[in-house]
Amino acid sequence: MRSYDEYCAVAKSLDVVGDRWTLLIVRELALRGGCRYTDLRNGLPGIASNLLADRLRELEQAGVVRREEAPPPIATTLFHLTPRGRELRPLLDELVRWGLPLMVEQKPSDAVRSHWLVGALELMLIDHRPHESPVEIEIRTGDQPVTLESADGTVRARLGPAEDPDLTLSGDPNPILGLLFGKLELVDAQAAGVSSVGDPAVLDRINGAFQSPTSA
Amino acid sequence: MRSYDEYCAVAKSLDVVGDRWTLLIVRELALRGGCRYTDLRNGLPGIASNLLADRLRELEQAGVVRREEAPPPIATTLFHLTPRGRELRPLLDELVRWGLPLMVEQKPSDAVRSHWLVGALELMLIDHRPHESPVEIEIRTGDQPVTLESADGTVRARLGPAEDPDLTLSGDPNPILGLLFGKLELVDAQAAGVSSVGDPAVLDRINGAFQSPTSA
DNA sequence: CAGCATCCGCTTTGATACTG
DNA sequence: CAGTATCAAAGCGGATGCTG
Repeated sequence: MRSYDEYCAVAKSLDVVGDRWTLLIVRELALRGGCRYTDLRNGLPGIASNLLADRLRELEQAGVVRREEAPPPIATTLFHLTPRGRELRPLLDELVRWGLPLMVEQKPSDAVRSHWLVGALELMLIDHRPHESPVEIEIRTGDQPVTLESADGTVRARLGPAEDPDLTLSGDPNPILGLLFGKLELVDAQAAGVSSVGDPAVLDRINGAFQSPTSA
Repeated sequence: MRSYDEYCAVAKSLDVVGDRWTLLIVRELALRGGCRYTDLRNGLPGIASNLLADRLRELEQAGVVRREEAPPPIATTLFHLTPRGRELRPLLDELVRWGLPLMVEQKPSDAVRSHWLVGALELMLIDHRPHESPVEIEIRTGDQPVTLESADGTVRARLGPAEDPDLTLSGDPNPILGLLFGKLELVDAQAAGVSSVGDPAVLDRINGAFQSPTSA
């Protein structure tokens, strides 16, 4: 990216991560850990191959990404965030927080990947009754299941199936988020194609606050 | 900006504020409040006039910026952040936090505006001896003076001259920041062209932590 | 197949000039 | 003051090809 040439911390940050796709690459590495080139391409639908290669080089030079040549048996390269790159996590979290209200609408053209939801879910959900025994919810949407586990006051989200889920939700991500964030009642979510197996009462346990975008 | 077409909160945010110049426009409005078109141009050196007009239109449509046609006597338009726009403040703060280590170097081509420093200073400085009487430091760099005031544990930064400064620092912003963040001793700052009037001991009072970028 | 590099048409940006 | 108009240059998107 062409520098803004401003002696300003905001501009200096954007000189490094302000390019198109750059922060989404960081998101991929932050959410999934070490990734192969191909994994990144899969997590960034629509990116041009040469752009991904360019960005990775730029991020490497900026000290945000490290390239790890795996030893002979595994003939592949892994891309990681450096410590400096991991310091971008709070920035990503703020982008999630600000962008969440925009997810009330899901365009038909929007790609879906399960791991994109993990950060948002963990950031927004709260365990409202930490003294009761933990609950486990499995969400089946996108390309792989996501599991929510209440754990002393917070809610953990991780990729992968639940061991013994109290509730399983399947369907489009949009109504499932509406349900989790308390925007939708179960019947409305079901009308939107969500199917549930288990005890829907656990939803009250971890409902997250969800504000609509306030303009004007 | 062309949409990323991802059902992801990070991508949704970047769809709105990820364009080149966009977050810097928000920075201007966040730091300075209502701005005229000309004020914005001055605070965004290098932006093309048509781009500024485009971005303002887009931000207005996204509910981030409000345009206020001033009544007849003041024949001008003022641009403001909406409440939704002000919610971007934490994001700007994170950009400041991450970008601050990059300010150890100041390129000769870097433009300087005093108000850009206000956010960084307020975010990083701490009043280490809140029980003593407040101190006031005037910084003369860029286009106008900035005043720091210790106030019960925090440090306030604002544009404008101090009333009765305990210390006045003049010179290039880079060594002045080095001094304030404890990276430089007074003699080194002086060697870099900084001149001080008053009691340098007050610097210990408000020194901020400043970590270098950690790569690898 | 993984990890790019090259080419090409299109869109966005930058610089400057001009206008109500 | 608050923009529009114009045009060249840079950046991006999509396809394809190359190399281990």
